[in-house]
Amino acid sequence: MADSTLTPERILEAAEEVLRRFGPAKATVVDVARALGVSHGSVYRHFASKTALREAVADRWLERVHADLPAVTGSTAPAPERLRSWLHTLHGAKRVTALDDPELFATYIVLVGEASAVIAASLDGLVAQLSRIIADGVADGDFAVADVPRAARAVLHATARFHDPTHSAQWADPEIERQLDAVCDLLLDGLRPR
Amino acid sequence: MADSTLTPERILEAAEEVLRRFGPAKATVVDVARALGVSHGSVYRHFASKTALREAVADRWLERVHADLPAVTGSTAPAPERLRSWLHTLHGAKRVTALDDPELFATYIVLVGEASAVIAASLDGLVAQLSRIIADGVADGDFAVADVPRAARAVLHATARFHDPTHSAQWADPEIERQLDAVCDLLLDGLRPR
DNA sequence: GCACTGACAGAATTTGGATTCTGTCATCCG
DNA sequence: CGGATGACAGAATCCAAATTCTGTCAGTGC
Repeated sequence: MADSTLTPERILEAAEEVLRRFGPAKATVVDVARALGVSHGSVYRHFASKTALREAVADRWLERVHADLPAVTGSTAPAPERLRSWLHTLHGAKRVTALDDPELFATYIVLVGEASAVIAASLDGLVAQLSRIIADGVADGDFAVADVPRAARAVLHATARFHDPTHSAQWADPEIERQLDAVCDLLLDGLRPR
Repeated sequence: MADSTLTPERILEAAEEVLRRFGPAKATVVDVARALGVSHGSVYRHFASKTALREAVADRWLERVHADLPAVTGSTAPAPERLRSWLHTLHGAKRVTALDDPELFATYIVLVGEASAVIAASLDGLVAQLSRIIADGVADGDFAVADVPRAARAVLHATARFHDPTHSAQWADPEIERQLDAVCDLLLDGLRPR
């Protein structure tokens, strides 16, 4: 079991496995230590508290779910098309994760919900990507926006229904992608110059 | 206690009082009957089940919270201004209710959350009001929209953050009204003719 | 010396026996 | 006869004793 030395990385992997198996309510630090073949005291050498460990897991998970976004942000497509594609990628990643394994998704919702600092940092990262797309659009004359970060955050707020996990129950609706398209239509027209 | 005959109306009032006092988890049909000075069997003469009673309470509450909206919908202000005012009225009604008595608000969130049919009907009513405002705007040349109900629903979806109770924890943020304004700016520009 | 262990205190969680609730219906009363 | 009652069965919920968990730290051994 203890193939190599104990590292934060190995602890995080074990913690994910335990959370997958037992869910957020029953997963304990003792379980994580047992899965690693060490005492739970050793886990506390690398993470200050159970909360810190769970925050780290939440952070890793968010990063993984958002992994495809930077490629869209950095693509060479025209900004309006890129913005729509980015929002669909974000929604798609969340929806697939949610529908693929609802129980595991529910677990991560709980973890992320407990880690407000992690959420804030993640949202800031998303706003930064949106800002880049919108700024490119302004440079190309596709968009006319006075305050780019403000518009970026507004776009994220306006699409909360399509990426905020609290709405995940509605993502099984077959209409959901059309609904996102309808919102995109409005937002893109709102960003265009007159 | 039993001033008049037992009516659905009186039962609903008593049920609200019991829910206010005990919360959604502890309020029972027996409590409601006791508050009315009747046996709980009598309550079942007017409501088929505890669930039906709670749905009726949820429906009443939603109607009360949305009471100010029709006046805005029917006002003579220009459609763009009316739309913004309508969205701020909706958000304001929800926010005041949530911040005024968070515990009671949490109670109603639970009730409404249990009654998906009530939610759907309420949303349809809101979409109908939005459709009327947008249709007026199209008639006046303030808006250019191909599919009015689709746009109306998109506006409601895009503002979920500002009226959906699942986001109520964020309504204490002093920035929230500015955020709604930023989203309104985008949506109104998206609706305007080019 | 450094990573790890395991016993410990106080807090949180589980458990299963006892209580309460929901929904029904035979019966009562005016 | 129409509206209300209260006893009842099965399901849900409560509660307090017993277990388990978190976080610490003096001590072990490699």
